[in-house]
Amino acid sequence: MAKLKNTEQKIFDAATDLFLEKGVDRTSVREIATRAGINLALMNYYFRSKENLFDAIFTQLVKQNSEELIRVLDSDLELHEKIRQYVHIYIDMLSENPLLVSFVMSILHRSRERITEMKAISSLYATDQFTRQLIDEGKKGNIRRTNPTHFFVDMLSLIAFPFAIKMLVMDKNNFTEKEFQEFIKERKERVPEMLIDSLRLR
Amino acid sequence: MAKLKNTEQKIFDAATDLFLEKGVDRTSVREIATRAGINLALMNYYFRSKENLFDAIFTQLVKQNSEELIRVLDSDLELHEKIRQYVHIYIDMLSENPLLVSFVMSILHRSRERITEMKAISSLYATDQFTRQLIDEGKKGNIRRTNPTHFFVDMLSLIAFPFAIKMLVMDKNNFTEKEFQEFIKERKERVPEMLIDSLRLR
DNA sequence: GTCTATACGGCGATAGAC
DNA sequence: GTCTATCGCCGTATAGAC
Repeated sequence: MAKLKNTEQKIFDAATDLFLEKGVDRTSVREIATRAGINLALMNYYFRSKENLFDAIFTQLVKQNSEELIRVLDSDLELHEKIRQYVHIYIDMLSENPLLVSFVMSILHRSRERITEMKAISSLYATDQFTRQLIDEGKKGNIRRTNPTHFFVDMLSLIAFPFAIKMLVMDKNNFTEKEFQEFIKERKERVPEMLIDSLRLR
Repeated sequence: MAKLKNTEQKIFDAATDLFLEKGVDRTSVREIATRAGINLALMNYYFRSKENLFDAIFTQLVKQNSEELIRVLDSDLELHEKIRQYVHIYIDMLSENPLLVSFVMSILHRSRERITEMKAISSLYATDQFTRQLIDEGKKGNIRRTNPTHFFVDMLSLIAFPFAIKMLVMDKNNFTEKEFQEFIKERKERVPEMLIDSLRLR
């Protein structure tokens, strides 16, 4: 049996849900307090402001979800296997939390104001080891020479964007939630194949 | 010499700029009025409410940008050439208005409430002719059989997502605005190549 | 730590004079 | 059509009792 949440945690969790669901701007502190089952004043007792609360939540959310991805990217797995694992893990992660993409992107849109968040997001993009690997394999002639920045952007796009347009895809194809999940599951094979294909020597 | 804008148009244009730049929620009607150089009350004289104004802007924005894309998709161009043209036109369009992706996606995120906008967005996704073409060419053995929904999602992802993470890409690669534009220009060749590759028979 | 009560400013929207 | 003035509401934040 889980330990009862303390007040701070209740606020944190309620706010996380609401921020993901409705976006930060459309979530009021009163709403957070109500959802957490506590009083409005406690919001400002634990976190000085809504901004502060948001900073804490965002940083934690990105950190929690990025660590495994970075570990794979920095590992010394063989290139094709690394791509497969990265895509699998990333898609699994987003499947569990499909709102994450829209959330991060909404923050990215106003990043000039948000130093804390920008730093957190940048950690998702630590690709030095992977970049070197792509260049090395290209030099060795094992793969087609490719621009690592383009390749990484291709990879992120194919992984993340479908979640951002989830509603559109579901609407157009009359997908149920379950069918959308099946669609996403198919991408776990399709996307690595496509990426590896683009590296193939001809 | 352009005709002087009337008040309605001034409001419309100012609001369009601000909505794209800051997002709807973070734009106040007072700000729109100031930017348009008119009084706050005129906002509600011409458009009954902020919601109304937004509906008008969004619909016009999507319509204006989608017509050419749909024409290409519905044309009887040969498949590979159609893909090339579609990607070119789409990327050119987004290059001219890089904020469009984030804007549309922020609306998509709360689409359950927004019937008007959802309909407009759906028009971007009218792919019947293209779907048939993909299936036909697959049957004829000219290309690999592919799932049209996946293919179209791949295409949209590779085209649009880089604009959504523009700040991240610029930050990580120390791109200037000009260098980012160069990066995007490279994708006009890279993306069609990748997509056509994925259709290649082996 | 948790509550009640409230100050304050900004918001969307409108009434009414011109 | 365009303005000034103002309404009622809501979100953020704090003061002070318990």
